[in-house]
Amino acid sequence: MLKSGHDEIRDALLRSGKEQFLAHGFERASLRVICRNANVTTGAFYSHFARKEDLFCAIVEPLVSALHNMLSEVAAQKGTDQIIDVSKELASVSFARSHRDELYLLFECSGGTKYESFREELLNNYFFPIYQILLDRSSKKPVDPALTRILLHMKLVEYKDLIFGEYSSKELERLVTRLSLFSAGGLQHLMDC
Amino acid sequence: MLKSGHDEIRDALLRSGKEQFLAHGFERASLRVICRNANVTTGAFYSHFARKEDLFCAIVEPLVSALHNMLSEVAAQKGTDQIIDVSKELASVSFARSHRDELYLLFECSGGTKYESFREELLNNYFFPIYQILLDRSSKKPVDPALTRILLHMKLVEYKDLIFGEYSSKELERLVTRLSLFSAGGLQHLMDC
Amino acid sequence: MLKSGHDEIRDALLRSGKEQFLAHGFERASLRVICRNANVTTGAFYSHFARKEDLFCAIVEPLVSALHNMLSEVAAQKGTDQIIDVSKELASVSFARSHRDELYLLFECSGGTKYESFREELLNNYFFPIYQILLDRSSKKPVDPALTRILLHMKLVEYKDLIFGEYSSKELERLVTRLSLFSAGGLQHLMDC
Amino acid sequence: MLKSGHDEIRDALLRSGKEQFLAHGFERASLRVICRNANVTTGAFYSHFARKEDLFCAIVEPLVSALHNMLSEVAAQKGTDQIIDVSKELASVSFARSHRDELYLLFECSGGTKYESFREELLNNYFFPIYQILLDRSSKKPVDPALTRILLHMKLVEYKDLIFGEYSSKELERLVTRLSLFSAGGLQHLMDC
DNA sequence: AATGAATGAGGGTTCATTCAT
DNA sequence: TATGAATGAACCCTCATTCAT
Repeated sequence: MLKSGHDEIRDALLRSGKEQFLAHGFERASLRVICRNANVTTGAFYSHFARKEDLFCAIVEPLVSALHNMLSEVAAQKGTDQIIDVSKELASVSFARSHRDELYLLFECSGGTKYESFREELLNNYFFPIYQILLDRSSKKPVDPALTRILLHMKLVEYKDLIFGEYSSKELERLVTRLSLFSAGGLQHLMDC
Repeated sequence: MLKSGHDEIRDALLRSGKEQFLAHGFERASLRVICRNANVTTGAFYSHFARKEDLFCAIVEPLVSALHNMLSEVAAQKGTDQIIDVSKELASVSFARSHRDELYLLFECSGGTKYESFREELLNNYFFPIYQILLDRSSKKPVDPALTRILLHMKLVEYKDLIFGEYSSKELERLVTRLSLFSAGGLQHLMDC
Repeated sequence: MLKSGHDEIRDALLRSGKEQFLAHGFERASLRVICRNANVTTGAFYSHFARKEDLFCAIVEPLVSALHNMLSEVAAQKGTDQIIDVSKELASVSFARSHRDELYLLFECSGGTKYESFREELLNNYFFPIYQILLDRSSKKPVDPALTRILLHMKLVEYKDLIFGEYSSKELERLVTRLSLFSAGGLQHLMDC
Repeated sequence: MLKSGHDEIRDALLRSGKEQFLAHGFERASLRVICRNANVTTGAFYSHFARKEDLFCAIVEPLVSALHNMLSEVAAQKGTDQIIDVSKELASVSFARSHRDELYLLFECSGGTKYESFREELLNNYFFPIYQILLDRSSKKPVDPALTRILLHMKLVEYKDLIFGEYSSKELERLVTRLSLFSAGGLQHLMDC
């Protein structure tokens, strides 16, 4: 089945918008440039999206949903995970790397949209509670939430580098392995003292 | 001796500018708003600063100089440092905490100014080379620079949290201590494998 | 077929722009005044012209093209012309008089635009080489280029007066005739000595 | 006798103003730049000149007076001059060349000052009446004033080139001689027909 | 007489969004 | 639904001149 002209325009806008938002961030990106690059008039834009922000959201929402689904699932089965699991980490990183653009939009280009605090929301709603439980389970006494939060931020920066760095899959595997050693050793030592 | 009106206005602009740059970033901050909040006409602004950017620089430059001085010193005496030294870390964090606003401006609000790559410059010129040397010295074989970079990013996020988090000095000390255990244990384990 | 509102506005801007540029020159003319006189908002201006300069160019470019075409033709057939030819001069002057405003804009009001050296370019690219050849052909020995240039400047001022003076066509014809006598006699005498 | 500081400032302003007015014209020249280059505060400027324009006038007025004196004298003794007199022309040009800057200011940089029509005033008050008389005397019938005016404009452009061109005194003499031949021959021919 | 900061209107340009066609 | 010109406030910056000190 052929695409209608309507969908073609929408797709062109999604493509052009992604490019401009990645290059300049949401606020600095010019709607006119987005439209021009998509060969779409500004008026036509507003037949598809009510506001500039809605274009951003449309680009990013499939991933947002996927993330919410995955993370609620993880949060639901909170018991089973190991704190460090190389193969799971690799899988997560690989999944994330297949959505680098959208992740980058969400985390680095979303100022001025409703996703400008997306990182913090994910953190508070999913990562932090999960991580706190994992740490508490590994430790004799409850872990200071402030400490948990910092360790989590460090973990997430590790992910960020792994996701956005230009690595071959072999390099990636080696880095994940090495960094797992670091994290495992660090947590072990921390818990022992 | 009383401040002259001239300096009062300059100070008011520095204060108002810091507030607006912190709240909206350099580019989004409106010069008109900065001036209005400082009870200064837009024309008068230009008696004190030649460009919007110069106001930003004036706010931030004392810290920039201090940082360059401190870091070149550290880089010069590269031999003596331990990789993890709780009291030194505490001193660094405390110093940084006494300049939180300016650091935040430099790292998070400087887009559009000559400092927009300040973080990367510090990293490439000071932190990375120093950290690479420290790691290599602790390890039997040379450490992969990509790995170094990720570990360094993690270290810097740790600092970021310690600097911008709302902690009492007692909490801070405890966090630095605990995080040192984590880092030390992690690096130890990493080097051993 | 009626003009669309779009073209009406464009025409109003061309008219208002010509008026202001003629009255104050390109740089001193205020875009806001041009727009106000054309009953156009400043924003609307930029639907028609990307920059203030583009309005100037749009006013002037038809004539620029015509001039280049005419002059390259003349330059190509350099052999055939007489140095003084009353009917040809009259034709040139009449053509120029039908574009007085645009010529005035180009020569007297173009500072700050890409045409600010238009006069010199015409002179160097067309008038001077043509005139030098004509003079050399009439003379026993080569004519000093410095002398050529001054004679040319005088010729052009003659044209300027004929173009911008308020003359009836009858007066014009008489003036062209008389001035041809002057030039012919002058050159003759100059060459003879 | 030493210059007072007062006069030093005035001289510095005259020098700096001349430079800026020559470079950018009266209107585009910035008073701030003039003051800065003269090491004078803007306030001090207004102790010496009531308005920007007064600085321009002060630079130019000595020459204006001299010109008025010379030209009224010439106008008074209207009878004696030959229409073409090489040695007198050379003297005039040499005099003018020794005041090139001020002449250039008056004729090319005075837009926005009371001298912006100085050229036309000189022309109407002195040159035109004198030249008309000279031409009428050489001719059998009265010369069309429109023709006079054009011939005069041509004469003045000749002067302009001779004054502002970069010529050695030898070249200058030769050019004046040649151009006199041109003018004399031209007028002769014109009158004869 | 000298200072130089302050004035405040004006400069050209950009923007997301609206709306008559 | 699609057009794309129109809106009009906002952007940073410059200017000749004034005036309290």
